[in-house]
Amino acid sequence: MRQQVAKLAGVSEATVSRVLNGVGPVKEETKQRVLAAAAELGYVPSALAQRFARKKSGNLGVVLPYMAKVSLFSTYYFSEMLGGIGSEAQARGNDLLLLFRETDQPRDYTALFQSQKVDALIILGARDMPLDRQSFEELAREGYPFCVLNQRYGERGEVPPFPTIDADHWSGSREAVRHLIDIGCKQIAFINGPADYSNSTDRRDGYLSIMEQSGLPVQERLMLTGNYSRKSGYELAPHLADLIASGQADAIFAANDRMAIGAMQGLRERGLEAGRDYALCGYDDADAARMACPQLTSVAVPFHEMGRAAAEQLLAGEGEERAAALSSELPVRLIVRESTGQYKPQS
Amino acid sequence: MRQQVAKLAGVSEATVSRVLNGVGPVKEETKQRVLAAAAELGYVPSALAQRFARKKSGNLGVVLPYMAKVSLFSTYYFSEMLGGIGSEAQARGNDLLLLFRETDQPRDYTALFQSQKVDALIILGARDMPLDRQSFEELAREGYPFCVLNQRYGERGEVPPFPTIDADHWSGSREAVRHLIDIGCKQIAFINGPADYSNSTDRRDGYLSIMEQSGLPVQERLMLTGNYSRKSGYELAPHLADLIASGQADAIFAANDRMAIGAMQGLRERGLEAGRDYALCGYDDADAARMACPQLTSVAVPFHEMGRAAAEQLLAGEGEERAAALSSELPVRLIVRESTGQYKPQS
DNA sequence: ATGATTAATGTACACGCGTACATTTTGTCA
DNA sequence: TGACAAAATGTACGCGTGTACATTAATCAT
Repeated sequence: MRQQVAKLAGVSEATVSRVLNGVGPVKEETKQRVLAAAAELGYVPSALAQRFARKKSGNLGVVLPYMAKVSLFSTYYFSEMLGGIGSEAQARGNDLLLLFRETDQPRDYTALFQSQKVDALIILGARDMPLDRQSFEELAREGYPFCVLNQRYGERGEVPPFPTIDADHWSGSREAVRHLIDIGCKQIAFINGPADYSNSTDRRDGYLSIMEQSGLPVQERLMLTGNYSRKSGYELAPHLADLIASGQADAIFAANDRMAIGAMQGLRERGLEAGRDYALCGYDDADAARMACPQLTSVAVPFHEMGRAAAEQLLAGEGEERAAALSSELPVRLIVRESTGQYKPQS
Repeated sequence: MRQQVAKLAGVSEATVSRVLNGVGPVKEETKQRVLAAAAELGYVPSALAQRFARKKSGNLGVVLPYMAKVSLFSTYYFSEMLGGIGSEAQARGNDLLLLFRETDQPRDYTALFQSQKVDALIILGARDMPLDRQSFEELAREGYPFCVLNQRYGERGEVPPFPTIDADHWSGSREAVRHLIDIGCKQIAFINGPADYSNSTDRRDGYLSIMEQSGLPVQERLMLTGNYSRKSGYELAPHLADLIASGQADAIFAANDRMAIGAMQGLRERGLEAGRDYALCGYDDADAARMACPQLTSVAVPFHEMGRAAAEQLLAGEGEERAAALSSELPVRLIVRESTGQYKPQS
C-alpha cells in the first residue's frame, strides 16, 4: 500500500514515510506529490505497524475499579477524571486504554508495561493497602511512568514514595467544618469513609484539627463510618436521628455527597430536615449535590484538572518541564448551598 | 528475549510461540520446559509485535461524546454501558479503547479501522443527524463491525440500516404514562428531549399512543421540550407551575431523570411538591432517581446489558451464533417510587 | 521388519513501518 | 569550472511475532 503511494508519487517508500511523519529534509514539491498520492489512494498508515516499529504503544492506560453491582464510587468522580485525562491525552495524540480491575484482585501492572500495552499508567480508585502499595513500589522501582490519582501514600507533607496527584482534602475538610462552626454549630457529627483511603484519613485529620483549633470537644460517638455509598449513609440515620433529637448533634459533615444524601433521606423519614433541623455538608460536589432536596453544601474537588494534570505529567515530552511533582496537591473549594445556608441552630 | 527462552528450554523459537499460544501439537514435557524457561526469565510477549503479526489490534473502540462543560448526558448512562462493554471485552481478551468525540465534530470512524486501531467499534450518544448517519452508512458499506447503542435509525419495527442495540422506549414510555393514568391522572405534561435522538421520538410516540388508547386528549401546551439536562427541566418549571396551579396538568412525564429532577426543583420553589401536588415520572432510573427528594418513579433501562450485548455481538467468534440482530431492542421496566406512588389527584 | 501415517519440532519468512547509512542531487564559493 | 558542503532521496534492514512448510521422530498396522 505504501509502495503504491511511493510509485504513484515517483519516490521511494522512505520518502513517503518522511513526508507523512514530517521528519528530515524534503523538497516542498516532493512533499506535495506524496501527499496528493496518499490522498488519491486513500492511504492510511497502519497504527499497528507504526507502533511496532516505534516500540511505543501510543496508549495511556487508565485503571479503574470494576464496580460490578454496587457502586461504592460516584460515577461523577470517575467520569470527571476520565474527561480530564482524555482531553489531555487526545491533545497529545495518545489513545486511552481502559483497564478494569476487579476489586481486591489487582492486575499485574508491570506486565502492562512489559507487554508494551501502555506507555504510561494512571490508576484511579486505589487504596492504601499492602497489595496496592506493593504493586506501585514495584512500578516505581522498575522506573515505569505512572501516577495514582486522588490518593496519597506516606505522611502528609512528606515527599511521596511514588507519583501521585491528590487534592488537599485536609484543608477541604477544615473549611467545611469551619463553615459549620461559623454558622453556629457546635456538635458536628462526622461520617467518614473507610480508612484505607487517604481521602478518609485526611478528612478525619482535618476535622479533628479544626475542631480542636476552635475549642470544640471531639466526641467519639459523633464519629461514624460508612463506605461512601448512599446506602451506608442511609443506614446511619437512626443513630444520627437520636443524636440530633437528643441535642447531641446539630450538624453532619459527610465525607462524600452520596453518604450525605443517604443520611439526609434516612433522617427525613424520621422527620428531620437538613437545613432546618440540622446542618449538612457533603463532599465532592458531585452533580448529585445540586440534585438533592435541599441542595447540598459541599466541597468541590477539581477531579477534571487532576486527571488532566496527571496525563500531562506522564505524557510530557522532552522539551517540556517536569514541574509537576511540586503541585501534586490541588486546592479544593467549599460550595455553600441550602443544606447549611439557611440553618440557624437554637443556641 | 524469546530467543533466550528458546535456548534455555532447548527448543526453537517457533515452539516457544506454539506453547505460549497453545497452538499445534506439543509434547507435554516440552511444554513444561518452555513454560518454566519463560517464567524463569520473566518473559512477557510484546503485545505490539503480536498484534502486528496477527494483524489484529485486540482493541474494542468505544466512542463517546466529549462533554466539555455541560453534561447533557447522565454519567450514569455512560458508565453503565461502559461497564457492560468492559466486562464482556475483558472476558474475551480484548482491550477497551476510549475515543472521545467532540460534539458536532465527528471523528473519521473508517480511519480507525483502516489504521487498525480498533477491530470493532461501539458508538454511544449518537444522534439521528445527516453527519452521523452518513458516517455509519459508510462503515456499513465497508463492512466494518460496529454497533450504535441506544439509538435507532429507520422506522420502528423495520430492519435497521446498520447494527444498533436499542431499548424499547416506546413501550417504556407507554408503561410510564399508563401508570400515571392508572393512578388517576388525566392531564399529563410531557417533557421530551431533542428530536434528533430516537430516544425522544420513541417516547413521544409512546406517549401519544397510550394517551389516545386511553381516550385522553393530547394537548399541545402539555408537550414541552428540554435538552436532557437538569437545567432545562428547571427552566420549564414556571410554565409547568402555571399549568398545575390552573388545573390544566396533574402529572409530568419527563424523558429522563435529570429533567424530571430539574422540573421538580423548580416546582418546589413555587410551592408544588411532586407526589402531593402532581405526579412525576422520570426515565432511565439513574442513581439520581433514588437520590431525589420524593424518590422518583422512573423507567429502568438495561444499559449495562445493552453494552454487554453489543460487545458480545461484535466480538463473537466463528464458533458462536450471530443470533443478536433479532433481539436488538431490549425491554425496559417501570419502577414505581414516591413521586407517583402517594399521589391522588382530586378528581 | 517395513512402510505409512501422524506427532513433534525446526527453518524461513512476512507483516508494514521507521530510520541509519549510502548515494545522488543541488547549491555555494572561489 | 571545479571542489566542497548541504540538501534530498534511495537502499537496506531491524523491530518481535505468527505461521506455512520442511523435516525429523514416534506410532502403528501389516
